Amino acid sequence: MKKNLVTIIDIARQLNVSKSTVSRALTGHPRVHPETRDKILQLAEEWEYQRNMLSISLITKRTNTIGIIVPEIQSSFFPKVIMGAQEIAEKAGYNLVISNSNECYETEVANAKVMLANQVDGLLISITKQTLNFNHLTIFQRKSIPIVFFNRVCDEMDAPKVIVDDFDSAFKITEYLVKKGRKRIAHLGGPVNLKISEKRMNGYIACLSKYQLPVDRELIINYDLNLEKLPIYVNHLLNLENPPDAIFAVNDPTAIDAIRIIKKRGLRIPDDIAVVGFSDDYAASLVDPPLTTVSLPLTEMGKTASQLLIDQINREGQQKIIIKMLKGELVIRESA
Amino acid sequence: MKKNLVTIIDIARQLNVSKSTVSRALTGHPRVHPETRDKILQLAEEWEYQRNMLSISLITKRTNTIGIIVPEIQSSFFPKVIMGAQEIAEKAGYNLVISNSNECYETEVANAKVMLANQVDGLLISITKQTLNFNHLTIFQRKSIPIVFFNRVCDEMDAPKVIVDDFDSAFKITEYLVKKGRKRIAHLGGPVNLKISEKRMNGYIACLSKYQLPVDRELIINYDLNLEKLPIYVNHLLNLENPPDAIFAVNDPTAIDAIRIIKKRGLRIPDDIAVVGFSDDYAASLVDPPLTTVSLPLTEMGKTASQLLIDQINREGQQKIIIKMLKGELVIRESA
DNA sequence: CTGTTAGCGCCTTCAA
DNA sequence: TTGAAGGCGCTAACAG
Repeated sequence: MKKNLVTIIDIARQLNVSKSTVSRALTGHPRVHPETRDKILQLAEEWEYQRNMLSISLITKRTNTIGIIVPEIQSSFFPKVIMGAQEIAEKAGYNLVISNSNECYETEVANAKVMLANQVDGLLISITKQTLNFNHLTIFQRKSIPIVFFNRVCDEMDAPKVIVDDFDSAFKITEYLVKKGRKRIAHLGGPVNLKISEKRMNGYIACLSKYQLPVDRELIINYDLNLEKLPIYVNHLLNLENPPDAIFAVNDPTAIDAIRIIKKRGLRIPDDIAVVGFSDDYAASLVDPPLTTVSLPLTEMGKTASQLLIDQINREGQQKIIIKMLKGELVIRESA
Repeated sequence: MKKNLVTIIDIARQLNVSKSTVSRALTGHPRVHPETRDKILQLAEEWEYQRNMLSISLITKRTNTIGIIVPEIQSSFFPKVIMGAQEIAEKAGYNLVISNSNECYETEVANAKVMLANQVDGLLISITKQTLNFNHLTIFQRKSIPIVFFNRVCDEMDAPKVIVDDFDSAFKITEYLVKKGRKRIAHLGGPVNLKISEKRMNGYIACLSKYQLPVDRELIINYDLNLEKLPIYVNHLLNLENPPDAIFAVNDPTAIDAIRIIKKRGLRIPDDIAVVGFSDDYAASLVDPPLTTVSLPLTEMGKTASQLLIDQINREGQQKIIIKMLKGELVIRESA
């Protein structure tokens, strides 16, 4: 489809002036005769002239574009991060190009290549679960294009990283249960090989230890996050000789499903057993009883990452390797 | 920050051949001596040469980039649409640049300008609630850049549109209640001035009429979607002399909250009263009882819009003005 | 098969 | 205050 571009040359010809003059008038250059300037501006408006960023970028070697690659976009997690990143980027005059790697390493590599080819000024990325080779990312550094990791970071690379403090948040919410007088707090955790599961579990254990509560392995269940199997584990906990009086679930869906299972058995929440989740999903406030959980600063994460990247883009060279740990915040509702 | 670009010229100089030859080798042109070709390819790889799409786009007048502007990104609604759009775009070799107008007209105009300046090959857009003037969009047509509307469309413009059939979906879910033997079906609707509210209500009314059930104005409540006031309306319905035996809510949050209020009064769902929602939010399956609702083909909407746009981009000129109505699908759970 | 020339749309010297 | 020339990185003719 042929596009009807209006160029500087068109305007120059029409007005019988040089392209330079038109260019100067259009860019607000001071040394242009007011009369010619007005004529040019007027015609530009009339003809709906739009500067072609492509050619400008070609010259300035800046596209004012930031790329962001996320591993999925189906849950509300990354959209929230993107929101934050976009807000900051936009304020700083950057465009945000979003790519979704769909948890697929090959797609991520392809996305990164496209970002490179399109000359992004910087890259924000949360890597896929599969990503073990980082050549497609180190190339950015070799080409002096700043890169900032968020959430799922690459330990092997020297670059700024923004993550949430899972350990701390898990500690906090466990502490909340302890202070509420709960003595036997169970943990429905995720797979141990998953970093976030591990950190959350460690926060939980550290808290119990701090308050000199026994860490009962019987009360810790690491499952594969497949909700279909959850009833088995929850019922197992409830059937224990000495059942727990609270459950700290590794995430909100787990907590919400646990609540359903517990209610089905006629137990009252939080009277008989308290339940807390993690990450304050959209549904957390809607279930009955509303779920006590910890909200993660996702938008904040996007903002921080974006700001860090823009700082780097502008800092012309020197880059500090910072790791920002963002704290979660307790959201107290009625389930505990 | 200065970028370390490797250009065709660099390679040409190093290998002592002309730029054209390098260019040809790199683009897979057949008529290049295999030996020189290999040397070029090898050096390109070694030096991590990346084609600069900027200059190519400048020449070809195609950026292989599609813009998409959505009014919000906080709920899961638009991310799902974006997912679909991205999938199709990516398959067709297009980049998707996402912009968020944040329900703000001025931002939408600015976003559109940026898209224009960046020479997108086409635009997907769902307009803000405030958008009444469309000059920032008609300019795309004047510049022969295809545009496709989705969800929130612009009736005043001649362009393909993809929307969901609210009337039909509302009809279907009401019909489901009727066939389940419900006789007094109430409707918790949204504000009448909102198109989607109106269409859903009309679908509901049409269904009742078809099955010769009386349309009782007493059972239709149009509220402002502010959940805080919902208890008043739900309790009002339940306190009626002749209370409803089913409620069709205009959206899932309303339905979910209604369920909570109803349960608080000790009524059983669906035995005493059935509740159905609209749009199959993430939380719908998590509440107790799981909500019967109608799922909207959001990903499908993105795919369709994207495909329509790409067709138009490739169709070189002639553009059919199609309005695609996508049907929702009944999701039967336990609340009705 | 290879090299030369011209130019995409714009900005940035330099000179007038 | 204005104009002319050169070039960003690449492709597209046209010659050899």
